[in-house]
Amino acid sequence: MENYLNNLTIGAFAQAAGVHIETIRFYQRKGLLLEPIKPLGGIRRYGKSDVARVRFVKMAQGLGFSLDEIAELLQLEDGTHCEEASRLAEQKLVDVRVKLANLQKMEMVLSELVRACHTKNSPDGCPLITSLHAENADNLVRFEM
Amino acid sequence: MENYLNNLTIGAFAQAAGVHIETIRFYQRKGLLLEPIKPLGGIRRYGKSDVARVRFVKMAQGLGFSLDEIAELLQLEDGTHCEEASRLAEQKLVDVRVKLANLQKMEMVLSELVRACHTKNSPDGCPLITSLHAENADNLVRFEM
DNA sequence: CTTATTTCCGGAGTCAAGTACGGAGTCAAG
DNA sequence: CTTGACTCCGTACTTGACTCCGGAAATAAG
Repeated sequence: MENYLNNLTIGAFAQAAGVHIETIRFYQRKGLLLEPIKPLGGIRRYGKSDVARVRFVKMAQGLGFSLDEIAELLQLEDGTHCEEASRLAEQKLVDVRVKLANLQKMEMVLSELVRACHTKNSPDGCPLITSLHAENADNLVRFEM
Repeated sequence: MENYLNNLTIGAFAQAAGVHIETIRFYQRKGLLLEPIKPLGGIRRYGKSDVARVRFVKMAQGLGFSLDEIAELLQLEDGTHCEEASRLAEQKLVDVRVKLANLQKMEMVLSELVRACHTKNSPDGCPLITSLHAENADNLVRFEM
């Protein structure tokens, strides 16, 4: 049951993580991913923790975090200086909660829109969705950062 | 009680929306914002619905939507073709829910991290947070789009 | 009316996040 | 031991989302 996911070449790694090879290299240059020691004039191998790390990066990115911010998040996991990690985590938590609130409002507006459209019982055609635009956008938590 | 927010020059508008003037122009070129008719060789005026629209764009952007995707979201509010709007909304709703799930996991991991760090009762220094990295990232809903 | 701000407009420049390219080295199959 | 596929590495190009620039026109302030 030797997991082949723990002996990947960069090509297989990129494929497993769902990104382009060059993205891997790029992340290495940026320090988001450290390159494994190379067996003297040979080829580097990657494991599933690397795959998880890249997936995490892409996921966080989809939530609106920049690579620099994600680098900060990833620093939390090195375990050293608990003090600073805690501060950083708390700060990121604030960001995350703002995003959560915004997404929840967005979810509500969208699902209401879908519901209204499906139960089309309004007299004059489509129940207007200006909600998404002016009034509701006003209510949305102000965009930060 | 004539609201001055309904007769803004582009400069005041940009300020009210919290963006650079050039961003306004840029959004107009991209069709995210339509430019009001100009009083023949004069100056355009903007209202608070424009401000709300720009705020919405920035907010959605902070949640990881691209300008093109946001353009689609904004099309929902024109009220015409309820049919298509509904489909689009449903599709966006899926995106939003995936993001929500991811954010919630992130929130949990971060707040747990903060909690653990504060009640530092673990024997050997900081309670390791590899959770954020390998294992937990594995559990995270796969990043989409 | 003159001067100082703004607007308007088109085009060029910037920055983040990749993506492509080209030549040299490595490895696995035939 | 050669062929084909892949890796390595550095540099250059691309795309999305702005941001800056410069000159002409309009409005506001003195």
